[in-house]
Amino acid sequence: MSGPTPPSCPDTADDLQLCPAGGGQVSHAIARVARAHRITAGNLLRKLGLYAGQELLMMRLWAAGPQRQSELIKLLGLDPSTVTRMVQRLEQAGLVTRSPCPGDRRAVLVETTPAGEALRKEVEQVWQELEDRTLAGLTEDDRKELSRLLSHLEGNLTGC
Amino acid sequence: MSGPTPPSCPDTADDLQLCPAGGGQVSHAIARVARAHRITAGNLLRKLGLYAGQELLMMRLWAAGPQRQSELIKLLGLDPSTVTRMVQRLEQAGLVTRSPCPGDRRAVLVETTPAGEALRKEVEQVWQELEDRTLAGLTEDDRKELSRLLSHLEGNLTGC
DNA sequence: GCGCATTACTTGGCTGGCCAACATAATGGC
DNA sequence: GCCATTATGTTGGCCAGCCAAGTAATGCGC
Repeated sequence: MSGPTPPSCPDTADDLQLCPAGGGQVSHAIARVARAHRITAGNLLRKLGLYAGQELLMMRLWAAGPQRQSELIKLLGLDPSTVTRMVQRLEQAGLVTRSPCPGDRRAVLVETTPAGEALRKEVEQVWQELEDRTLAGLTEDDRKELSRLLSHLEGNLTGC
Repeated sequence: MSGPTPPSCPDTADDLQLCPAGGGQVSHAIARVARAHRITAGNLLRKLGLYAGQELLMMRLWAAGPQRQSELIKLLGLDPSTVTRMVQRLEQAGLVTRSPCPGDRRAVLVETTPAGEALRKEVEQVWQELEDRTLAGLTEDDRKELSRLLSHLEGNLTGC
């Protein structure tokens, strides 16, 4: 089969040609690619019962083990309130537990449940699938070049 | 301090190194660049009283004149409900008007107000600024290569 | 003309994500 | 010891997005 994902495949901003000669072509392209990428990820993750963004939090937990929310906030670069609610939803979904951190009564310790742990391989498969789809048709040189350029852009944009 | 943009500059997922050798490096990079890009755009647009995403709708109106919501939905590739609410907010902000479409009582005709029109140049400047920041330090060849690669990715990902 | 599918839009509900304001707890200075 | 400062998290409000379900109007077939 070529893809069991018939639902929710919007035209994704087909070929809208704004600013024919002005500024922002690449920015537009980035925005479109980003949206398509996120939608694709969301479609793949939904089969696992996850929403886009949650997988990054789970990956942190898988990679670094139980840790307090403040760690997740720092390492994911997200707003505290975003993480609070995300963790609450993941707890409600039975994928993580929230326990008071011993030694610091302010902090909350987050760790995966067995159910959360069980998702690890599937999420990794999903990311591999996403990576494959994203990079399909690119040569090894293209991929290296792409990585290089993306790193550069990230440096440009995160320098605030 | 060294920059006039102290507010809302999260570390943006600093150098988190997940999946050291597994799959998904580029996907991670895309996600990070996309987020940084959107945050930067949001910061720039906020000065104009716009939220990220709204500028695309305004650009459509500026480029193609008054049109019905269904056109915007199709061309932006967004969900109808998203556009409905976005247009309502833009109307509330005094940037567009919503009027019943003559000849089709289902449809809503959206057009810019003078206030909306007045934002055009500023938004274009913002996009130019965003483009400049994004592409800073890239040679002309790099930029062409980047455009080529992004187009390829977009093709890969929007093929559903 | 009548009826049914399609189109256009709206509403409710859910997520990620942000900011602002807040309560609580730990820490540092005096 | 005590108080101000800082760290941690929570809640409310707001936005972009999505899906699902529902309303109203158009259009097509008969």
